[in-house]
Amino acid sequence: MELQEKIIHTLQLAFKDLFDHHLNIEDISLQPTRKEFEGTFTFVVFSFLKVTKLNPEASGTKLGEYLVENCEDVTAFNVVKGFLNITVSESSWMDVFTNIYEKTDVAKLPANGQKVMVEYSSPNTNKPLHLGHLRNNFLGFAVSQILEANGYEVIKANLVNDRGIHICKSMVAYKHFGDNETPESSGLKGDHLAGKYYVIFDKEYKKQISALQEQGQTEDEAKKNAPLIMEAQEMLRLWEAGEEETVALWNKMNSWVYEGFDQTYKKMGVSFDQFYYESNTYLLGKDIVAEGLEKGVFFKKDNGSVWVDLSDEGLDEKLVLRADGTSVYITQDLGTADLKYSDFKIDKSVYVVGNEQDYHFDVLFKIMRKLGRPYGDGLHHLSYGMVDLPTGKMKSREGTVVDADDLIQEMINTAESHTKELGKIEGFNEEEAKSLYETLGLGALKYFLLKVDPKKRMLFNPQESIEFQGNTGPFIQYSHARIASILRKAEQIGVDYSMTGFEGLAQLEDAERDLIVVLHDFEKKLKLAAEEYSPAVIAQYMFDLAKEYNRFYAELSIFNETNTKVQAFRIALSAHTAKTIKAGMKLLGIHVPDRM
RNA sequence: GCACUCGUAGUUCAACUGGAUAGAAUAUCAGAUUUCGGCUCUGAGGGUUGAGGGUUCGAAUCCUUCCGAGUGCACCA
Repeated sequence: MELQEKIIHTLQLAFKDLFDHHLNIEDISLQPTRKEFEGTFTFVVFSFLKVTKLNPEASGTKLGEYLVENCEDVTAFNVVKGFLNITVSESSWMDVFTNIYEKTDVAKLPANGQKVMVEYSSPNTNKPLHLGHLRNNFLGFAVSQILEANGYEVIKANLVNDRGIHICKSMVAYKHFGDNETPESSGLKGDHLAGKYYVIFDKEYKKQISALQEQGQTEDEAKKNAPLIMEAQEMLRLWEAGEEETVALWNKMNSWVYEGFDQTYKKMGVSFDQFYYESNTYLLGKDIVAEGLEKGVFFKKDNGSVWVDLSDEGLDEKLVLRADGTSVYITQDLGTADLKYSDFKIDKSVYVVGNEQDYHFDVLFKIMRKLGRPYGDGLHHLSYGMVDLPTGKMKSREGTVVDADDLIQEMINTAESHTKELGKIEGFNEEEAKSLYETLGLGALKYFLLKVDPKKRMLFNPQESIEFQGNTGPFIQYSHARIASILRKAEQIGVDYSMTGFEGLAQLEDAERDLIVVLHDFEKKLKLAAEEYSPAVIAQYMFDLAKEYNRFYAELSIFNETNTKVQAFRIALSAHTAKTIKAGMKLLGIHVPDRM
């Protein structure tokens, strides 16, 4: 980063000296030079022609000459049309490398004193997690790691949706058809057991609807009058009233679900610092409604319902409290936002929620800003697209969902058979082998879901996701394992690849320099990933780095190299690559093995 | 009907936020290696960036009109 800053700074001086014009640093940017041209950085002069009052070629040439003369890092330049391509000296690249090589923790920027809460996962307690949740969880966890690496203090929060009519449906079904079944007696994981009764409810409910329709009711009437749904609604009332038996059943079933979720979270490798439960927060927010009325942000309609008018912001009017004084969805979200702030005094708050709620969060954030909340500008909806299957959309009622636990297990099994086929794990005991399969299976899955820009809807192809070649997690893991093997050998034959081992080295091979350029880019990508809340930036970078290393590895020999300084340098390059891969993959929640 | 999002090689994704001849992976084809780990590397073919119009030195990117896909528009959560 420092290297680019120096060049940019010199460019600023150049504009001053040559054209008597002050340019702001922010207005000067360098981009990587395209491979087919000579140079590493490119400055585009087109937009500055008004200042230079020269044609593009002449402008570029003048600036280039100035750079060579006044910036010690720049040795040469060439101008193609309006593009000034800058060549950096080999010793400068050496300096860049020794600089980053000194760092003990490559993925850690200085603390910025800011606190951010990342809310993700936020499951319903009536059914197990599925493929869509995996994207949510991996994203939320990775973004938390990335923000932390960027100097934030991060609080990972999970807002559990543990109440409401959907929970009561499972409870009603269990009451009727459960026969006191438990996770132990059924051998089912708790969340799967609860999910089973949610499905049973739906099936039986549908039966009742068609029975009523046969008796002459319309579909709408039947849906309302079916005994099961009425019972569920009654149960919700009882629950809200705190009726003992209902609450006991609710507690019992929820505890099963939590046990199941716990296992799945552990397997996924995600964790939380703070849990919120809607059963505790669903009544919050009414005081904010009162406050909003007082401040004139909200207004009351004749029937007593409370609204916010966001038409000046390009949105509509939106209900925030019903005429009967009860909450709607957004009411409790208002309250929860404040609760998070009062608990942690956060500067920023990130919500990892699917893009079908774009409008909801748009409204929520605008309200909070109108109310003048201190964290108002720090609110961000990390909106992600749906995960599609090649067969089409996932629909829980049609049984086309991909269960999270099943999928994870399948990935692990595939990793196992792959690895056994290659037969490279002699010397592993059973436990080590098992943990390796998990590392590889989960690595493949996480990488597959994280490499795509979160905003975009993506296609999950089961066959492709378990591939181990190309732009995949295991490819990157393999690259790391391979380097680890080189380092073991270096250790064995006693090569000193600390900085002193290759001091004074001046000549660089192309493959070496190219690798340094990529390694040097990591910090920039790390910042970009945080700015955009996008783990995909890191994932893509990881792949580029692994590819670049493999090219280096194929082109240059390490242990056949006779110049010991060169040898030490190449091992140092390898070591730093491994360090960067490990740190970067950790941000994505992916482990990298030393052997595989 | 209104609002928002998206449309890029056969397929899955990129494109440093308006920059050069739109790149990777995969699949296909052709090569490399007596190795520091072949889960590797090199190369070839494959594109009217959904279509048209506009803005400008320059557009996948910005504006506009169509076409297509998705999501949201409950006193549901």
